[in-house]
Amino acid sequence: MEQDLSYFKNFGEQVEQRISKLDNFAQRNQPAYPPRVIRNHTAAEAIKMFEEAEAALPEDSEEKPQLSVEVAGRWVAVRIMGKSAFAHIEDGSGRLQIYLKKNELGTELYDVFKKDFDLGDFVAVQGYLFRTRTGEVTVQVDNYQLASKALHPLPEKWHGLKDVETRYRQRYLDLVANPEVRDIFRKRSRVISAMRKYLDGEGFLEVETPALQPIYGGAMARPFTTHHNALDMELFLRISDELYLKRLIVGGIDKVYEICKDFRNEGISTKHNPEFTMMECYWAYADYQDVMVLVENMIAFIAQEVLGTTKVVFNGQAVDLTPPWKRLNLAEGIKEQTGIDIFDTYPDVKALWAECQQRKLDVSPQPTWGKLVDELLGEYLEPTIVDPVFIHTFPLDISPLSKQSPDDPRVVERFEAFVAGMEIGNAYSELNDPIAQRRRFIDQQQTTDEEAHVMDDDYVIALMQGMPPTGGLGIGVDRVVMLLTDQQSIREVILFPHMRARE
RNA sequence: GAGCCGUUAGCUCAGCCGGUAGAGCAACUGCCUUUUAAGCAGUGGGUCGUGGGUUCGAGUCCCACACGGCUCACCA
Repeated sequence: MEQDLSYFKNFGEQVEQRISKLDNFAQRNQPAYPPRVIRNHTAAEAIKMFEEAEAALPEDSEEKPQLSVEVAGRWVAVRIMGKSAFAHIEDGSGRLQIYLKKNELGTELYDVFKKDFDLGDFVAVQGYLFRTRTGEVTVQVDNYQLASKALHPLPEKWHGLKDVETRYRQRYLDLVANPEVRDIFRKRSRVISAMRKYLDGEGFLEVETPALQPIYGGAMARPFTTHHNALDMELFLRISDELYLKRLIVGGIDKVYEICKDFRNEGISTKHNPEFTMMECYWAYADYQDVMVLVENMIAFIAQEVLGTTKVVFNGQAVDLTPPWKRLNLAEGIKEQTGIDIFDTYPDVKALWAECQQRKLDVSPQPTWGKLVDELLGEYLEPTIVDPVFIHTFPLDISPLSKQSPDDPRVVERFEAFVAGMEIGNAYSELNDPIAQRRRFIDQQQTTDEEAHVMDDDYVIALMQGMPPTGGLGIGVDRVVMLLTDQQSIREVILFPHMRARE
């Protein structure tokens, strides 16, 4: 079976050496990539089994447990001392030391291990368990097989893999080399499990709604555009699932949620990936105040499930997630931080801008009063927040899907949840008046804003069918994971963050 | 999209005022039967991100480009 290996030989000296070892296996009639190997124990199971057997022996016993195991894993470290060698293999459960002795294995098996096996290879070993002089539970190997050959060497054992670009582009290397990275993604998985557990426990029904949408909506963002060939129609990747979930509220699913990817065609930063994970839930007969309680309880529950505490550290700062969280009126917060009473200028963006200029505030110009208020929030309120705060009562013009406040037409019943300088959630009492909703869509069209909501007639028609008073919520799942794993970059909590193509 | 910083062996990093490229780990060859960043002796391995330019001579200086990181802008 002559094969052209020139492609692989361009990867350098060490790859070439490993490829040449494939011949040695072939000549011994041993597959380098066997379809299966014997494996009856994980590394962790083997260790646990031995420890339990030890504990079962009488206190003063000289006996040692006699247990044989069949384990397999990636060979990650070795210490060869002439006629014997210690090595570590690693599987999904952890590391296990193995011990190979020439006089136990026989010359041939022992020499083959030294000669044709490399760090990074997967091996299956059979043997019996013992405890070394230093106390480590170890497999004394009496037989072994290659489970899968690695042609590329592992990253450095002590410093791990540091190069950020390689870590993201070849995440498998990052996971192999850096145990703390594996831990982040285990936690991520548990955060999402805990979130489901909480919502399911509260009686929410998990659903799936379209990612390909003929009309995008539910958020202020630019969409990705795509095309369906058979239907010859333009489609958008969802920027939010909000308008679909609320149709389900209309349909009588009173408590509903979805955890899914949203796609926003905007800049990439340490807090933004073009596709990100969002949890949205809608709760009939609840309002934004009820949703605040849900958020603080849910986040505290998740922290407790994943970390065993509601007190975390983020970026060197202690953050206490224990409910209840602080409630802060947006206008009052801005007044505290900047001295500006935003309602003095309502709804005149020019007057508010002049006010900002006069106070020499570091804000950029915005098309509307509401957007400028939001800018003030982002610049002067958000950075001051460490412990969680619900900032509530938002300008109406930047909240086209939220219900107007009954005692102030300028604002809506909406809040955003901030923790450690990050926005992690956005929620409101849902606008369920179809006439008002249509008006708000039309108002959005009047703005020149590229991110303005587009008219969604089907959604308005759904509201005409009647939607109960409803509280809705969106939680940035990646942000929650960042918070609970103390990661300052969203790329550290996304397995394959978006990267520019090379060459 | 803008500013700043980075890109040297498989990995982690040195490389001064411009003078033929270095270390540790990994690899290879020996020695070594309880080690765990094992140890000892020796050897090989480089398009210095890419392309131009300056210069007798460029990893080093200049310009452009690529990719990445951070900050900013937009957003969750």
